[in-house]
Amino acid sequence: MASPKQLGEVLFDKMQLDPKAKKTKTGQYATGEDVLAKLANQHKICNDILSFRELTKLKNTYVDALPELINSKTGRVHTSYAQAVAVTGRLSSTSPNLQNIPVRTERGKEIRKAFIPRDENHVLVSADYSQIELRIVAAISADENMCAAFKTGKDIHTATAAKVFNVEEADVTKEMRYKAKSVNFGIIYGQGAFGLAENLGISRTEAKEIIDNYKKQFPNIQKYMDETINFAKETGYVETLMGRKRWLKDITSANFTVRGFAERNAINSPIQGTAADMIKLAMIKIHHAFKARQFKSKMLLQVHDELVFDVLKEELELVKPVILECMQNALSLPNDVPANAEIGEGENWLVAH
DNA sequence: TCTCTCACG
DNA sequence: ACGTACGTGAGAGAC
Repeated sequence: MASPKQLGEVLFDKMQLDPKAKKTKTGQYATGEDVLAKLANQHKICNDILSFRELTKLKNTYVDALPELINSKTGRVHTSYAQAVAVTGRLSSTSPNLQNIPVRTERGKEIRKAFIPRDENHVLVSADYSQIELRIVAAISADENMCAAFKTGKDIHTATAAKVFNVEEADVTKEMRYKAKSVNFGIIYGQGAFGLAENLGISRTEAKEIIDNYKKQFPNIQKYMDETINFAKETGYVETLMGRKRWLKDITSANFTVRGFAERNAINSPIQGTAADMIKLAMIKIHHAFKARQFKSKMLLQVHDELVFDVLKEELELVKPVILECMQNALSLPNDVPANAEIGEGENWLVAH
């Protein structure tokens, strides 16, 4: 009923929906969301399968599993954080993983609503860094155009679109912004024209044009990427702004694919890792600040660029600026790029976020 | 126990 | 011609 192997055989052997169907490295047909979405116009069963996958995922992973993990003493779920699992320095969360609670789809949002404050005297508060990884890219690459966008408080994807498509910011269309957003994210991961084309459903030629233009408009970002890869090849590691290293043994591999992975790791790790360093520093600051002010409110969760709190209602207006101050000043970035955080509150996690 | 898929940042 | 965007954890199915 949920077998990717059987599904692949039915879709591609029996029904012949795609003679060039891609296979996984073990020779099975790939039937992931991206594959099924492309096939949706050929046969309507694809959308039914996607719906089925969404529903069973939510039921199996969250609706059925989370209640089983309620602690009988506290009546709540308690995650475990690992500090030395993720290679970039991020935390990871298990039993249950509370860093992947749904938020995107309508049914997923219903699950997030189940996370509520301890009682009627408390509210949930969520504070998250805005575009922290792109700010870090701007700061450590010292790219003038990107630093300027953040310093003047611009919408970064709109600003990027204006540069890449050579129009006034006021004339940036939704589609242009959408594409620019995809390019910005791709940059963080070391994406190429192929990946961008695949992601946006555009031709590789168009994708290459966009990327070339991006590099022209934000020249220091390209320079940062080249220099970081060279540094890794010379030293065997890359490091965050705070100096935490990630060793990359494959960076000099003769194998194109293996080396390519290591090169993308070299680009991404200092960015993701610096963001991880920053929020950890913020958490320590917040811990001390809450203690010094004798707040009764509690810090509950960290989700990479977000912190969630159980806040006593009468402390709310005192607590919020403390959280924001700690987050925004946790680690000062080079080139005067500000770290910005946003905060919200409500009767559940969905509303607060 | 491994593979595939999919939830999140 | 090749492979092609980073980091996680968890559940189901296959073996």
